[in-house]
Amino acid sequence: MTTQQPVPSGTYNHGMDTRERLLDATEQLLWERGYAATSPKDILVAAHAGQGSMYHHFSGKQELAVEALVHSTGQLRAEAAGALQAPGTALDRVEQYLRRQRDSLRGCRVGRMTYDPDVLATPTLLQPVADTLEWLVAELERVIEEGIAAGEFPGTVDARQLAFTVAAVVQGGYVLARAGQDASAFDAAVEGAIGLLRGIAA
Amino acid sequence: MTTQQPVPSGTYNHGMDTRERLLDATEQLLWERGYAATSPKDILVAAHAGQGSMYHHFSGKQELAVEALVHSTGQLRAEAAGALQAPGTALDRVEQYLRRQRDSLRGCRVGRMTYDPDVLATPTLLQPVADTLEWLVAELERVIEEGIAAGEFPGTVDARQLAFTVAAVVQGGYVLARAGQDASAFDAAVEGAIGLLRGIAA
DNA sequence: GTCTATAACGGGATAGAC
DNA sequence: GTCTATCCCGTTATAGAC
Repeated sequence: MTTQQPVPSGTYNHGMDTRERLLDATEQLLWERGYAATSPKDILVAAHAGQGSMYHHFSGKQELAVEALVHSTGQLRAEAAGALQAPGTALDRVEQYLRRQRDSLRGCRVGRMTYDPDVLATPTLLQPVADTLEWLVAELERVIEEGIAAGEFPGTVDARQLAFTVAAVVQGGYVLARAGQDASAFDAAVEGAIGLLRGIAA
Repeated sequence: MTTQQPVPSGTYNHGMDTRERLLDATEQLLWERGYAATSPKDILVAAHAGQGSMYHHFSGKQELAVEALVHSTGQLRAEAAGALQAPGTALDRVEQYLRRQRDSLRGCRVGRMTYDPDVLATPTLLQPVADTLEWLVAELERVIEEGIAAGEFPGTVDARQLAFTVAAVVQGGYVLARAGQDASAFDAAVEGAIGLLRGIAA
């Protein structure tokens, strides 16, 4: 039995193997700094790994980022689904989605990628972002349509438009919160939207 | 009289002097690619200028970017003010603001900066962004309050919250449009918001 | 699998000639 | 004012040892 080295205290050392630590570190850094501004070296430091490990497990920064981003989008979908597919009225579920606990100042790990020039120029990176936000809008639309069918919302409501609006309030709330470095901007945007939704509800 | 060289056909050559061309090129590049992803060389090529010119007129990339960004935010304020301070009902003015012609896929030249890590880390760059979006929300709030006073909107409306919501719909609309590379996502978000506003209006 | 050494390249700025 | 040469550094990847 080899002597077990004490694991250097770091952020990404919870019993993961090297490959997992690399992915986890990349996921965090993509969220914090985006793709273009994250260097392989940043990842290696955060993951307590060496260059050799990274280029052994992945072809390079891009492949690593794609895998991390796909995982990230999966997380976001699961969290959104938790609110939107819960029991309750349509209005309840939309409100629950809008009010989900969010670290507003961090911004959206998916939406932020749309302003990263390298992501826009790399189809394999843009694809999961596009797919996820498209999925989100479709889920919102489905819930809103259920609300219309149930008589919660007037039949004149355009479910698809409203779904885009709700998704946009969240994405824009993050932008406003980050601009002013004030999380309450996000909350205000969301509460204003909820007020509007309640205003048109039966 | 020296022989006039034919101006090489470029984007930024409309009779501007070198300093103006540098600023104009920077403004465009900040919009398209953000701050971190824009290199001095990119700017020099776009402005048809040499390095010497840039470091003569400006201390470096940062100072140049600050001045370009301040100009950019001034433009945005003027455009928004054009809609929000026009004659008409409060609802009209908010609708006009929301429907202003926008090149949705380009995104917001101000809002996008909030996801640029270098901008967040540089107070002189973040300041004009924060100021401008704060100003925008305040303007929207003022208009909405006028609408409440005029009886257009119910007195139960929270003007400040609703102002954040309207600003967020625009910022988020850009994100959704860019994600799907589809300008109609922006329009849908905006039209959904207008539907909600009309729904609560008297 | 992981390490270190190295390399090719570009970013950002400075120096000094013109 | 503008030009070119030069410099230092970080990014991204490869090579080959262990």
